[in-house]
Amino acid sequence: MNSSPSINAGAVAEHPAAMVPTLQARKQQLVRDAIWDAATGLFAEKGFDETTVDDIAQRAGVSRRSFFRYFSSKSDLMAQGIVNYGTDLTGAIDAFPRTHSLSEVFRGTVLQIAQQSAAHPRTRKIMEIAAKYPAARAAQLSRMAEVQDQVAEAFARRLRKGSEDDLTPSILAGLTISVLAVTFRSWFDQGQPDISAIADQIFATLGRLICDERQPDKQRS
Amino acid sequence: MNSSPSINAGAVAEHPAAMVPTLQARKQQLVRDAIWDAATGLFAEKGFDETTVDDIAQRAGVSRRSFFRYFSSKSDLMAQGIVNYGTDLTGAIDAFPRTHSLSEVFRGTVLQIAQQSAAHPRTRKIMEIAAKYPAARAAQLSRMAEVQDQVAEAFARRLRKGSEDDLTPSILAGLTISVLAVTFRSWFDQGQPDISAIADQIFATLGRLICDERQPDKQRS
DNA sequence: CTCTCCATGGCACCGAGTGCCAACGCAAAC
DNA sequence: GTTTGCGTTGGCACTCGGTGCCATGGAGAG
Repeated sequence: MNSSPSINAGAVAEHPAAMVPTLQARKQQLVRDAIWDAATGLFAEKGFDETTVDDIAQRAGVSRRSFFRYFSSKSDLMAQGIVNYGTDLTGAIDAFPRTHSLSEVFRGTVLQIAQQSAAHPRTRKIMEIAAKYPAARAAQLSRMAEVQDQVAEAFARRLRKGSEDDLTPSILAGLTISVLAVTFRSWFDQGQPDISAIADQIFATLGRLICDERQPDKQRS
Repeated sequence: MNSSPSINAGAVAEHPAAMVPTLQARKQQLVRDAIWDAATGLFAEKGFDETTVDDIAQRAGVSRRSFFRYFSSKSDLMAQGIVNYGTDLTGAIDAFPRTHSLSEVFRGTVLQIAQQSAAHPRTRKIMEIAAKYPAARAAQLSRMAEVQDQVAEAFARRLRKGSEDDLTPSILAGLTISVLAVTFRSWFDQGQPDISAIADQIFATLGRLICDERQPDKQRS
């Protein structure tokens, strides 16, 4: 779900010399991970609503006050994966060579992010919790708007046309998020390890649904 | 955004004889509307986070405790439109004659719900608040999962095949939600009154994006 | 050794949300 | 008219989420 093995904090590089994330930053990351592990563990054991912030802080070995220094809320913990996944998405879109068409970027990005996220153990842990507890699911969803907007902007960056109110980027963003969501869900529900195969199948279904109506010779489905 | 001119409460019909919603039920509906108006008014004036439940209750003329009897939370107020909009969607899908293909149902449903929602003044009011305050937007989003699941089930009902793990309904549900979201956003941002035209334009763009890659003779975009 | 910076912890405070109980209104039954 | 019963309401107390403020403590620079 996130590009780095640990949860990304805010800014990392302060001194341009020290690209190795400052001892200080790594200590913070350690605490951050400890809180994350404690929280997800408790969520899985006791449930999302039943787990209080005090529980998490106690298991992580920090004070309640410090918890809020690392995560702005309990929901933020669950949503963190989502926002990282947003930066991954925009990164992947931006990284595509300009020779590719928008549709190709769309397909390629979905494939890449799906594989990348499926490789992270945290992804499965988050999905387990989200599947069990609606409140946790809601916490993630509530941040999806930002991600979708970011993705739309990334697509818009490839569309240097002067057309201001072109809806193409927004549509592509919605498509990207939706297809990825279905992909993850299917990958999680049935234990199939090959997430690319699932994504391909979804692309095929999508094409069948949208395009079969457009051939004037073949009227009905 | 909702099929009835007033916000739907839970169950309405108790006695099969009295289809006119029981004097009691209508009184409840009155209070419910009063709270809703007070809340949205305050949200627009003071902001979503800045408005406390006490403020809403006081303006609506009920006690703080009663507020929570009608709406389970402040977020629930904003999300209420979304869930009604979910029942409208499933209703529209189910009402389609079985002679139509899934794609036709998809397009028809989006068109119908878009027009229907655009006709309601509440829709615009909700969108104004959601556009201004991210927290309100998040409150709506957090319930979108339920709606999407309901829509997926409605599509699945038309697919009486024994194929259990067919992803078609989920994909269609995601498509429906995404396209509607873009439609509403565009309709709201630019003041264009004809929402059907916007939806048609989006369908066209969608077809262009997905289908143009499938012709093997026309390689590049 | 001292001064400073920063992370941490503790405390007080406010708002959200819930359980519980008493009071009120209302309609049917006596 | 009075009584009985039911549903709605309001007030109270409590827990938990989240924030601002300040004191402490440790590590590094002078």
